[in-house]
Amino acid sequence: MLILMARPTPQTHDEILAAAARRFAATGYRGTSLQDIATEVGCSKAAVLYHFANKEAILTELMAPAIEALCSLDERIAEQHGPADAQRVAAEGFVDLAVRFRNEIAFLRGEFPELLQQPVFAHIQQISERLIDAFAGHSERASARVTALVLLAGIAETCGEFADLTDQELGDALLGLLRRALEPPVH
Amino acid sequence: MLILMARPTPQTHDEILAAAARRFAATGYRGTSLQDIATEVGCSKAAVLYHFANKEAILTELMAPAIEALCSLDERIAEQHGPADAQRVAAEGFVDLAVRFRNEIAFLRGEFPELLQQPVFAHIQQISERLIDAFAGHSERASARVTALVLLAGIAETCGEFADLTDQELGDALLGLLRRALEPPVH
DNA sequence: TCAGAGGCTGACCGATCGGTCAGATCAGTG
DNA sequence: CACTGATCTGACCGATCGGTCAGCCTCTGA
Repeated sequence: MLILMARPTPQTHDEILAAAARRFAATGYRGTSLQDIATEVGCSKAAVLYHFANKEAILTELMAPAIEALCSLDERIAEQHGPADAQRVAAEGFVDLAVRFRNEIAFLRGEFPELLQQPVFAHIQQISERLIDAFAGHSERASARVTALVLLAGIAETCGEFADLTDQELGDALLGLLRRALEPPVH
Repeated sequence: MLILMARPTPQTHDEILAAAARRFAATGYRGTSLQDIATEVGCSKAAVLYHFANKEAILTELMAPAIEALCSLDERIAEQHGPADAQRVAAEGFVDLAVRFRNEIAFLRGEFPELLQQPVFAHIQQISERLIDAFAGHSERASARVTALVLLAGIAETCGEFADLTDQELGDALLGLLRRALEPPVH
């Protein structure tokens, strides 16, 4: 704990990240202004924009680990040979991501459609389509497509709401749900 | 078809409603400005606000039938005596609503958290909580709560995306999903 | 001692938002 | 003809947004 306040603080970068994470989790990305973040940090809005090129750059840095993990999952799914294996890997992998990054996912709270068109999430769109396809067991049947999209969107939309559950509890519940609900691929 | 253009149009009210419905469905409530609606109608923004007190009044009028049907479903669920009956009525009733009003639900595309706090949707919050409780079979178990919320949010979030499916096809797919996924209440 | 770099601020910018207002236009009525 | 009420417009308002900029302060090293 430093007593001197006027000291320049090179760690402001991380403080802004932490403050932005709290505000994004509370009110979403679009619902949080740069002024909100600055107020939470205790500095000026210009200071925030001194450490980050723009608002999107803050989100990008916060989401980087989650995006990287999602890309890695996408590659693992692509390595599977049968639709049943792909479905199983997709389900287990997605639940793992949803639990580990549930705080980050909550940032986007329903803003997926708009945010997915920003350059940061350029290829996330295609990844999510392949994820849905794997969930559906590579089937074109209406029931399989509906099931896949409802479950994927439902988990993404709600995984941040279970703050009272441990990672283990939430993961078990989600995995159980997917095992019951997903239609086994026909072969 | 009237040739005279300067003729006052008493049906402007309905034209605004129709235009707003198209814009809301395309870009969401918050993503649609009053100017967007006015441009779609072909009149001034002030004309839109002459026919409607404010932006929220347009949404209120568009959502009225859906809200009324949701309240009616809430009452029907409350009349059931056992948790199994309540769960079945809730599932079938919610699927029916999601299919019939999928266009209106798409207006809110992920803006549920913010919009639910507006006066129009004041008691929708409580109704949705009772709906989740009925889905969960009045259970407090983590897996039942997670399942209920994921399915409810997932259906609400995605039911507008299946424009290529008939009401019958979408309804069957959603009902099949709920029957597989919902945990039967313990007695 | 002083130049310079890093860190930060307040003032400001243009765009967009929902909403207001005075007044123009026009159909119907007496 | 005069008047009224409904419909509609353009101009404007205050608030908020993301972002820019000139310059100030403090610390450091030659």
